[in-house]
Amino acid sequence: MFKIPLKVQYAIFATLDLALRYGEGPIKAKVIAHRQSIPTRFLEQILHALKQGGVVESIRGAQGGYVLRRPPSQVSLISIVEALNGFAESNADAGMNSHALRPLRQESLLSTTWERVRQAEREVLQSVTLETLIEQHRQIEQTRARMYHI
Amino acid sequence: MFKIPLKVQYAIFATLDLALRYGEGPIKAKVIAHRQSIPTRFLEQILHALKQGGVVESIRGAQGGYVLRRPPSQVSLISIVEALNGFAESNADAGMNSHALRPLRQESLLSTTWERVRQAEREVLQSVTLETLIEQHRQIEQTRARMYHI
DNA sequence: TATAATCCGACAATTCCTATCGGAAATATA
DNA sequence: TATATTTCCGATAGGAATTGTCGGATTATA
Repeated sequence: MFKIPLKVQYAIFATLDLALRYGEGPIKAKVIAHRQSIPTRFLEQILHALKQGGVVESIRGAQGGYVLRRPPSQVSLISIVEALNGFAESNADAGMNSHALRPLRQESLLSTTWERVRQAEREVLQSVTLETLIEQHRQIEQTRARMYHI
Repeated sequence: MFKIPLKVQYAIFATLDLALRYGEGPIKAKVIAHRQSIPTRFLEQILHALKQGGVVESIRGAQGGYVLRRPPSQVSLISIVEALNGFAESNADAGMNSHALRPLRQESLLSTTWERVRQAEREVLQSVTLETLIEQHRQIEQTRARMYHI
């Protein structure tokens, strides 16, 4: 509906890459970037944000890399999205012409509606974890495999 | 959550302006623009889109203007938002690097999740009509009035 | 020490949103 | 019919946000 930034998709695929190898030690940004076809330097930034948001942990230096902070079943998409938004994103009515308005009291009129929309989005994203996606991925692979068999 | 374009807010305030005068004949774009503090030329475009989407009707020529196509109680925000998106907006995985992917089958993996998010948004927007907003507006005004009284 | 990796700020490139413009087409009114 | 009014339509400019790149600093391994 309202456009999902590419950055978010990158972040999900990156964490998903980590999830698939959870428990096998740190994975380098460059490796993830290649595997998921994400520009390396861009991905570094994204992983950095994910770290600030507490989604991943980073190990610096040689043999370093990134690791999920919690098991895939505990990582919901909402935590990833919020990490990227830097927790600082009050869409509210930002951008409305400021000079006080005779019009329709624009400030608060739509705010509760937008809040409801955001809440609805949040609920969906909360219900989907990396584990959920891995499971979906497996099923898609299976279906594909079956199709080649026929 | 995912950012609401200014265009959408303009569209809502414009139709709300029409709703408040429903049944009183056509209203000119310029008038709405002034009342709602929206750039006139920009609003023209928006109203045009709303027409294509079947939300408003236009009367051309002198004494012309715009009219809601249906009573305010029958106009939900979803119809406004969809009119602006031109019905052509399959966010899906557009933008993902095309060259076939070893990665995580990016096409379909997230599509069902995004679809659920969109559906959740849709349900909220479907439940809010222009009449709903007018009612909210009245209540806000009353509260404000009461505050000045004290 | 040499190498490998993340970290961090700056900034370039690109795309999307916002806004403006000129004029064509349609309609009402006189 | 003439004139004023208003929507219609395409082009495009301006600006902001997103996407992507770069250089070097920092931290760790070997």
